[in-house]
Amino acid sequence: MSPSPRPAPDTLEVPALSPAQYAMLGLLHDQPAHGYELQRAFSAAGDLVDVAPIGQPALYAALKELVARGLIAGSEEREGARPLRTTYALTVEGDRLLGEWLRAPVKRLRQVRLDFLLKVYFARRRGVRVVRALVDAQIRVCHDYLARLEERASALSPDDFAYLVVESRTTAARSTLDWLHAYRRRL
Amino acid sequence: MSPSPRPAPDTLEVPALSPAQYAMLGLLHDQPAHGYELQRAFSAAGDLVDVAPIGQPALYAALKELVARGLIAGSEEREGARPLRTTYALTVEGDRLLGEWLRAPVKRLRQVRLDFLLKVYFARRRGVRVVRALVDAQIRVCHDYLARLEERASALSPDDFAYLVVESRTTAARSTLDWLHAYRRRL
DNA sequence: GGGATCATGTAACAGGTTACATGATTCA
DNA sequence: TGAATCATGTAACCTGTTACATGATCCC
Repeated sequence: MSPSPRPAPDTLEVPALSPAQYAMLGLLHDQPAHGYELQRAFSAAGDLVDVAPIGQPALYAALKELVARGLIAGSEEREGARPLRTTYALTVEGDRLLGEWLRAPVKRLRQVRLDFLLKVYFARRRGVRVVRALVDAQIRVCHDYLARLEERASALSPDDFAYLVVESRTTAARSTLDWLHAYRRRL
Repeated sequence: MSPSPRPAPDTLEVPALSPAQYAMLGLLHDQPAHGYELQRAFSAAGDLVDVAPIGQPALYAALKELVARGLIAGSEEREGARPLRTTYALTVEGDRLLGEWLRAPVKRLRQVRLDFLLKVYFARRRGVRVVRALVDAQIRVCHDYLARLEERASALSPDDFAYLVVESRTTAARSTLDWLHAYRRRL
C-alpha cells in the first residue's frame, strides 16, 4: 500500500452520534436533567433499556461529548453539602439535530429492531403524525432494500450457499415490512 | 455499587472463539493452509465474506490465539528466498471443538443470520445428515424462544411501547422459524 | 524496470466494558 | 449505625479497525 491520501476531512464530516446519545437528546427535550436521572431513565425496565442499553461510564462519557459538540449545555448546581451535580439542557443546535434524527429512517435492516424503535419511542411523545411520517419513511426504505435483495436472489442458483444467505435476508426483510405495515394500520 | 464478588473463575471458563475463528478451523479441517490462503478464502465473494467478515490484522491475530490454545499447529516453511510462511493444521483438540460447534445451534435470534449460516456452510461439506441435525436443533431453540416471547407479550397492553418492542421480536422469531422450516423441507 | 500479488506483521486509535474510587444523604 | 441510594467520575482492559511497514517474486 502506498501512503494513501486519507479521506481528507475537508467537509469535516462529524461522525454520527450513537443511538444512546440521541436518546439522551430525546430525554433532555422534555426536561433538563443530570447524569444520574438519565441513567435511571435508561434502566427503567420495559422502556429504553430494551432498545438503547448504555452503561454508566459510557453515559457520562457521552454527556461530555455532547457538551463538546455544543448539543447540550450543562450548569453546575450545588444543593447543600451534596456532591456537585450538573444539570444538562438541549441547545438550539441539539434540538435541531434531534428533530432531524426523528424524521430519518434507518438505513440497515438490522437497525430496525433497535435504532428505529428508539426513534419511535420519542416520536410517540410528539404525536401520531410524527410517528406516521417516520413509519412511512421506514417502509419505503425497507421496500427498496427488499427489491434489491430479490434482484440479487434471481441471479443465483437455489443450490448455492449464497442463495441461502440472500434468502435468509429476503425473508427477514419481508417480515419486517409486514410488521411495519401492521403497525402503520394501527396508528 | 458495592465491591461485587466477581463471578469467580473457578471452572476457568475459556471464552468462546469468535465466529471467524471457528471458520478458520472449518477451513483447516479440509486442508492445512497458511494465513494468506485463509484470507483469500474469506474474501472470495459470495461465500464466507457474507457471514464471517474478518480483516487481515484480525486474521493473523486470531491464528496466533488458536495456536496458543492448542487448536491448530503451525509449521514454518521456507520456499526459495520468499518470505517465511507458516502452514497451519488442525490439532486433535481443534477438530473436536469444531465438531462440537457444528452440532450446537446458536442461542440468540440475531445470530441466526450470521453465526448459524456459518455453521451451515461447513455442515454442508459434511453431508446432508449433519445439516439436518443442525437445522433441527436450531428450530427447537427458536421455537422455545418464540414461546417465551409470546408469554411476555401476553402480559402487556398493546398500547405500551414495550409491547411494540416484544411484538417486533415476535414477528422476527416467527419468520425465522418459517425460513428454517422451509429450508429443512428442501433438505 | 515497475506494478500487482504473495506473505506477514506492528502501531495507533476507537468504542465499549468491568472494576475501582469517592463521599454525602436517607432511612430502618 | 450501617445499608441503600444519590451522584460522578477514572483506570484498565478487550476487540476490532485503519493505517503503516516490509520485502520477495511474477508477469508485462
